[in-house]
Amino acid sequence: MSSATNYQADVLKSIAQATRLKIIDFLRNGERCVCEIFPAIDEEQSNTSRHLAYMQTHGILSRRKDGVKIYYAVKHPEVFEIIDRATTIAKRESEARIGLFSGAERR
Amino acid sequence: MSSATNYQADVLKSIAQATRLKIIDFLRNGERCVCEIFPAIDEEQSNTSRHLAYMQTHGILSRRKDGVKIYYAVKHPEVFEIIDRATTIAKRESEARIGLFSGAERR
DNA sequence: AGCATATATGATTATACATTCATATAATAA
DNA sequence: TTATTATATGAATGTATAATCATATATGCT
Repeated sequence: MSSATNYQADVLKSIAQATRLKIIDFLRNGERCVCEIFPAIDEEQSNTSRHLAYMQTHGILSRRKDGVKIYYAVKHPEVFEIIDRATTIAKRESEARIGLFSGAERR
Repeated sequence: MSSATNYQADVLKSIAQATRLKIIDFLRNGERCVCEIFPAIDEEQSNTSRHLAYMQTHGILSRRKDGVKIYYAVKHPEVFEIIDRATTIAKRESEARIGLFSGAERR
């Protein structure tokens, strides 16, 4: 199998998960420490830590240590562009689905 | 949980998989039938059919029937933009990793 | 009607993933 | 040194996912 395709899939898999999307969204305003992230997204510290580690390992997040605290940030602006486009698709699709119902008056 | 986040995740999950990426890439030049797709990406007919159905259900692909043949196409141009950005990230990361090794002469 | 081709699907298996709880480790403060 | 706070991780569990084989269904052809 094309390993280029596998790398692409790995990058996208690092984003394509609800908890990770919440984390990334919270990081839109820049670097935050774990202690700020997990209460903000309402997930367990443990689970949050695992997702952060996953994304860092896969090159999506950067990691900076300052004393006891670990600060994570989104490393590539393209990550936000990807999410914005996914949002566009999701919106367009959900509108299309609504249209199927209310669309009795089909032009 | 925010269901908006779950929809975004669903859209991205429909793309974030090696076999599906191969399919989408093959569909860059437009609509193709199943009988063209599975030999092109070198996967079983059965497995290809499942992934096509998955992506169609999740609003990523359109589906058109013509006789015995079923033609699939990528429905939203944003899908390609997402993949292109994932490719950019994957490339940048793999270059950074190479740099870690060869980078003895660090400027 | 019978046959060939295209696509889909049930059942199964193996693997990966997300989450939780409890606990380990590291840094700092008292 | 002990206590406290921040983060990570082992073990366990449940659930989802991908792939395969065999077979069903649908269409069109002879």
